[in-house]
Amino acid sequence: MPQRRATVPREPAESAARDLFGPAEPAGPPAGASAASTVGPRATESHAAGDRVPGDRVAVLLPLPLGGTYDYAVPGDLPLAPGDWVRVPLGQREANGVVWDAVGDPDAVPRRRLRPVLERYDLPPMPALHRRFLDWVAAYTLSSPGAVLRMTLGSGRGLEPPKPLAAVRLPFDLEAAESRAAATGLRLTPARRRVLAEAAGAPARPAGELARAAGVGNAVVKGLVAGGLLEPVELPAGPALELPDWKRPGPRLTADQAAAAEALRAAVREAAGAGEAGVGGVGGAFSVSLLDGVTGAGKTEVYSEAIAAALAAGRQVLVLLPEIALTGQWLDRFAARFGAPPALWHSDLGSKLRQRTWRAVAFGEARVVVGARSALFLPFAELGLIVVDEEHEAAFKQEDGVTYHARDMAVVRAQLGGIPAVLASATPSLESLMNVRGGRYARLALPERHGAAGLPEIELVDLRRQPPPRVEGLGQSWLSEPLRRRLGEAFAAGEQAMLFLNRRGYAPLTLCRSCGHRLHCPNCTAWLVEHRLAGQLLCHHCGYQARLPEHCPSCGSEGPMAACGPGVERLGEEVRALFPEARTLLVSSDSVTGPEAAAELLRSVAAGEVDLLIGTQIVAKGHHFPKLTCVGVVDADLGLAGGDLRAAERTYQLLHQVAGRSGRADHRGRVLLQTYDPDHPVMQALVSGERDRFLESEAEARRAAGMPPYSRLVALILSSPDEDQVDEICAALARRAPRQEGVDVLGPAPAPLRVLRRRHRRRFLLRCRRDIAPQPIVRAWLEGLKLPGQARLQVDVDPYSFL
DNA sequence: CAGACGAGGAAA
DNA sequence: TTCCTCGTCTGT
Repeated sequence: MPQRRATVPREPAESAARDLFGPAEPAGPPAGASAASTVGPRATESHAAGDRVPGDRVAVLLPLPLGGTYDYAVPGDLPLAPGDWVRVPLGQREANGVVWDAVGDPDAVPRRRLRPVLERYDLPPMPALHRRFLDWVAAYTLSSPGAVLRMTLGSGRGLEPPKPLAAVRLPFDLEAAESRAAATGLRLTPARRRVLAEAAGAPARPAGELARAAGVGNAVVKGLVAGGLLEPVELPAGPALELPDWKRPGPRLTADQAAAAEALRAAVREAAGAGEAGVGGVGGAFSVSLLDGVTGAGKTEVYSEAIAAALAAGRQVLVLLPEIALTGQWLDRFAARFGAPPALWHSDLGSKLRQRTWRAVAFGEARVVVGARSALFLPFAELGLIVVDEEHEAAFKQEDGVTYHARDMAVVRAQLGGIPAVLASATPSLESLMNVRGGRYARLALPERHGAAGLPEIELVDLRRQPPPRVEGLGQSWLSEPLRRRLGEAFAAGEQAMLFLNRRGYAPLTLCRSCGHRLHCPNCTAWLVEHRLAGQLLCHHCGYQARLPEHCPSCGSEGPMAACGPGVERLGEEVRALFPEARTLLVSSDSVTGPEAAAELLRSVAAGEVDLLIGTQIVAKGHHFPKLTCVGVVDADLGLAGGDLRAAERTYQLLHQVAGRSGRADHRGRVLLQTYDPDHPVMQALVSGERDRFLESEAEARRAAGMPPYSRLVALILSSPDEDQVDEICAALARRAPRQEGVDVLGPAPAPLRVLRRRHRRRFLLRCRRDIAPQPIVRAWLEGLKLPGQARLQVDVDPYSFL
């Protein structure tokens, strides 16, 4: 393999400059992709002699923010090739890493200073494709390759094989056991006999389990092992993976679904047929399809056919979902379709399962992986398809550490691998629709809502004309007359209803009635949110907790503090006053803490034990409530405030999704949106259902403002506990800010969250024309920057959050 | 003056 | 990221 300086990945610049659009189609094969011959064969890469690293040193990428690879000496008896997982000494400790493609400058680190590689792990090497992907992501996101490698390594525990499970078995039948006991003089007490009876003819199992089954203490089993009757054996850790069965017949599809499914199957077959020619995306087998269909149109059924096709072609499949904790229903449907659950990957996976799953992916044993954004960096051996469901979701954007957008990086991964990507959504992002319009993505439309009673009917309540009337015994109230009437009707008809308010807790702001002092977080520029059920004040940004004070901390005046504004808890109070007989259930991330809680919630709602759900956006995502017919959005304007460039788009997506919760069975759903701005394009689009016209006007507004996807943005966030220090750094950066045609720099400006976790924050925003790659410009700007003391710089390419 | 603690730098 | 060093602080 020719030497390439892979530690210094080529800028995505060159490729990005070739295309007109942002990261949503960032590709254009990076780093010499056209020279497919320099890249090893796909998936089943093995160590032919020609792959050996020549010479006696290798470059090893370590999962640390180091900027490049480190060279190590190769022990004579340890053949190493790029992609090998290795253990190396590092300072006073050891670290895991991957042999990278090129050796650095031999003069930089003289041979005698090199330390030897300690060990090569017995694992399939990281495919060349994956190495290129990591380099590409590092270059694009302006982070170090090592930091990106860390996302692939996870904890690094996956490199070691899992410890086998200690178990015991009875290697004789009962009769032989008796005679052996007699021969060795082992006394068979009743307890020992129970254990033998339990173990006879049964497969090996852990000693503790056997003791429990026999109803005896662990010591009894131990005694039988010591006496030589029970034999200790090792079991593989954990059960074998179940394989999804793609041969099972799929559900019957409508004509629209069948057509879309066939298009996806064809894309998968083309990629699989392209084989190694597909590496680098030059085989023409790379494609992106936007599966665009309303809630309930059966997108999952359609892309499941693509999954089946990829499995049939012997390839692995990755499905990215925005919030893995809430996908119980998705998993059930997958298991129903393929007869086995997929492998799961998300941040709260236990360490043991994490290790097993990581290895199963690397060895190619896991055929379908469903995961949150981090699953994209798993070392797939032979990936053949990537599905990004709910592609518009902001949860795909990673905001700390390496900041990346999983949907965009999934498209890059697909292009590098020459495989299809499927993006699915009922409310596609503007970026994806623009890529459809530009001919870069194929759009597969699923217009009909099958097996249901049509789209919900959406109406507006103008809160200026119909402000919520006072409720006896309460301060403010939040439910307007029409919404109250609608709820009453739903309850009278025995139907379920839902109130949506995207605000946790009781009240977002608490202030003193006499001096006006506002309770704010000591660490952040943010109000403390009262959580009355938990009896606490919480900062939603840093997690600060305090008890609700009995006196004003500022003026000391007694008497209760005044709650301002509604949260879901307060809404519950109003509903109980208005409809004391209705059974209400509060649903927020405070009450739904994991998959079990989500499953219980679904069960109780499906069983009809609840009349009214009051929820934050957690109820908007992924749950289907078949008996729900009435939805009230308490504050439809909530998401529109603030300077977020995607505020309107996101509000549309969220409210559309909330509305889609209603009327899924035999009733047409009815939705009321309370708003102070009924003429806002978002509200009008929701009522009329003219999504595409709304997006058209949104695109026009972005174009007029010179904002993405008509330009590219990079945010720099500087922070320090010392406000003067951060201002000095910003002044220095502002002095040397890039000045060139097509590029402008906004800032420095205090971030909207001016102080977060006791750190003062300033933002720069670099904006450039969409045909200019911002990475080299930012790199040159920050060249040689030394951050003193506690100061930190966060670089966010394609920012989604503007806080 | 020993031990504790935090900041800063190096790691091949 | 982790670990080491070095400087400053603190308690005896």
